[in-house]
Amino acid sequence: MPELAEVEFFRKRWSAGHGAKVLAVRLHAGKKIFRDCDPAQLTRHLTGAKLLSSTTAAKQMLFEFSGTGLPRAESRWLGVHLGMTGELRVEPPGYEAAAHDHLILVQRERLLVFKDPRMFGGVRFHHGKTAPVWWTRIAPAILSPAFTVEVVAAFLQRRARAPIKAVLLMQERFPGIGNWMADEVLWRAAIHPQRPAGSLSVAEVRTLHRECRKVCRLALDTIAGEGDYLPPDLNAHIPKSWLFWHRWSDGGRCPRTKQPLVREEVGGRTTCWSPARQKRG
DNA sequence: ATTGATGTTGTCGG
DNA sequence: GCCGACAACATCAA
Repeated sequence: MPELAEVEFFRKRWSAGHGAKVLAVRLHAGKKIFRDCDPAQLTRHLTGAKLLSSTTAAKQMLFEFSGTGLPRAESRWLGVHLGMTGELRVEPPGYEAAAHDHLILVQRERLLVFKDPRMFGGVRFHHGKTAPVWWTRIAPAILSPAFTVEVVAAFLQRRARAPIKAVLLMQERFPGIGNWMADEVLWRAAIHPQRPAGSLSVAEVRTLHRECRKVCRLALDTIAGEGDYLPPDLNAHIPKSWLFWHRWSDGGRCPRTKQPLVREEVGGRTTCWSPARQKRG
């Protein structure tokens, strides 16, 4: 489920616990979720710590906790990646862990729950003054000034022979873009997903760059909500005019041309496009 | 029973 | 060493 805006949606749920202490940590040690960290260390350092703040970058979240007192300048950092099926929830006190609730941070007024059935996601832990390298080395956001047409053009040249759809999924340059967002971008830009990345014209690269930014902005506003507002569900406010609602199964129609959509594997992922709008060429 | 799913990573061949 | 293709990972729902 989780791409850029969905990740932000889930982060916002846990932000209900900002300013509150973690009384206890409950986890399923040994689960694959913990492959990149030591569950015992995570438990030791987060118990008694206060959740200070959180941010997202690409498809990842970072939660910062203060210590219980000792080295004042040191923070504890919890990184979360939701993989394919991960989600964060808030449950009331007394909640008992259900299947696949692999990590729970217990606070006095709520429980912060991380659930992930397929366990392609994971958590990481770091202890120190500043955010860990596995966080700081994430590529600059698509909505940041660093994401320029020039940078995109250069990247497409380096990946010239790969289908543009596959290139859009590369987190090193398009952080946060996932399968449905890539399709949404190409559909809006009217570019065929199988086009080699190096074959796009200068004008097409400019359009692609613009639509990347637009889709990120629109997705964040409608899925994660503006400001403090958090929509009741992930999809609650996604307009029917997006490809999103029409791409998941065969037989869909392009919301713009009303012509049939095609679904086929491109770059190893199911890809949906509108042949009437996205031509090869 | 079979198939596919909103993601990443390691491996292999060119 | 870089690039691109693909299998593997673990579970559930249609």
